[in-house]
Amino acid sequence: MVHRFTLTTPLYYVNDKPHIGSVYTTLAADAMARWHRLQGDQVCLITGCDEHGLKIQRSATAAGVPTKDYVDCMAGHFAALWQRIGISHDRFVRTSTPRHQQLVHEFYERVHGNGHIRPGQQRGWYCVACEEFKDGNSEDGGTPHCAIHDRPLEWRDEENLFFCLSHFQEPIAQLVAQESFIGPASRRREVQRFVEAGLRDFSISRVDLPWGIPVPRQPGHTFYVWFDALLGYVTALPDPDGPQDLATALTSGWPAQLHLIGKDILRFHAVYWPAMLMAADLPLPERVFGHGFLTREGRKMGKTLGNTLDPEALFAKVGVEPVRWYLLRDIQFGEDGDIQQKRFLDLVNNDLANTVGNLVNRTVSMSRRWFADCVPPRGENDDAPPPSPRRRSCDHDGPGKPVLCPTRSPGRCHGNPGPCRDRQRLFE
RNA sequence: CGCGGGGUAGAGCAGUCUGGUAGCUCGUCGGGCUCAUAACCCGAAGGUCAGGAGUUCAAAUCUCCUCCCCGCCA
Repeated sequence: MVHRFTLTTPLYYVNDKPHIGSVYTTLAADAMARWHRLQGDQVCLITGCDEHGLKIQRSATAAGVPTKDYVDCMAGHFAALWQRIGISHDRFVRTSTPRHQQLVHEFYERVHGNGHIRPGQQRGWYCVACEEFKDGNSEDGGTPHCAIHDRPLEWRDEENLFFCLSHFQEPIAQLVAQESFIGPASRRREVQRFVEAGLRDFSISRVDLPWGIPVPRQPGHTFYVWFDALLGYVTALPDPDGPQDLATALTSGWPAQLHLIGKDILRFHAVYWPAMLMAADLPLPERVFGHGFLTREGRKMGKTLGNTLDPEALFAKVGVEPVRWYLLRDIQFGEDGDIQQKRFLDLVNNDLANTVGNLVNRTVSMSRRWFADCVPPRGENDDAPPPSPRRRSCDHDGPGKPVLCPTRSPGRCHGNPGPCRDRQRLFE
């Protein structure tokens, strides 16, 4: 029986061009997708762009172009970059397309029909960058600032629609208690505690935000990020030339086996999203994995620090494969990881040039010199296990595993030079 | 305040659940070898396992306390 394996990257927010963090997630997802294809699984790797929201609308205005043109351009950057680095995605979904809107509406009607939508008043300080209301933040009378983005908040007082997350307190608590659902394990308890503290309904619409999907029967309302962007994972599945509805998605690879995301949006994927799916009577994804963040030479990357790593420039300078290797080999997948130039050089030289490259080189050279450019016939002792004098304690660094493979923890993957090292030893 | 994760060799980490010679990769140093790239192979140095107390024949591992880092709540 052929196993389906549907996995997703986040749908990247097209406020700006792709950054190294998006590249990291996507490279990892791609490696896993390729590994599962090698296992014979029927893989669907989904990536794409989240294209709505006030921040994008403002960025477009600032750039002096129509919003649609702006997101087309940005989405183009993402698509081009994925092509450049050989991402093997099966779907590239965009949330500003009619097909997506169609599915969002169907989903909303289901949830609404099941009684999990209510009106409510949303009043408070709003961070446009987070696209979130902040509470307990207006102490000294002045305009409060967002702690994350260090920018002034904006006062809002509006009627929104709310999703009744509180209806799902028990089932969600049970879900996140499952060991397999949230990875890495170190982040599971955090989510558990959050759920135990009590789930609160959250708003799913905004007013006065024309750049979004209109809410049925609610003139002036558009859907807020989660009831729009998360649905993209489902939108992506049906054949682009066929019918676009939930029933078709269910026969086309939903539910996903894995949502691969950054740790910052773990809660939305591990709590909000499954509750939304429950509300719509849809099956849940099997696993959500929140990987860590990348730093550079020990420091957070950011525009204010001026130490961002532009992927285009990086690839132009050192090539794609060294970056792929370094990120997947040296960063403990799940934990935060530091990108260091010296370390990068050492690893690429050691693993790719010296271990893998030189292995190929000397193999070819031996073949040429002693075996008339051929691979010699099998000898008597070829079934004997290769000598591996060094004991290995790392589970991801042993012989017999592919060079890029998932480790024992589902959803993880890791570069592994071990097999090539063993072959080198064998030649001695 | 509360909650979660972490502190093991110069660096990054595994080992902790199930106590029993402290391990992997990189870096450093020395030796060897050629089919091979300043390659490859072999070897060495380098760690009071954050600190303290306890349990035990035996603690990186179990219990309690303290200190320090990071994250969540924001």
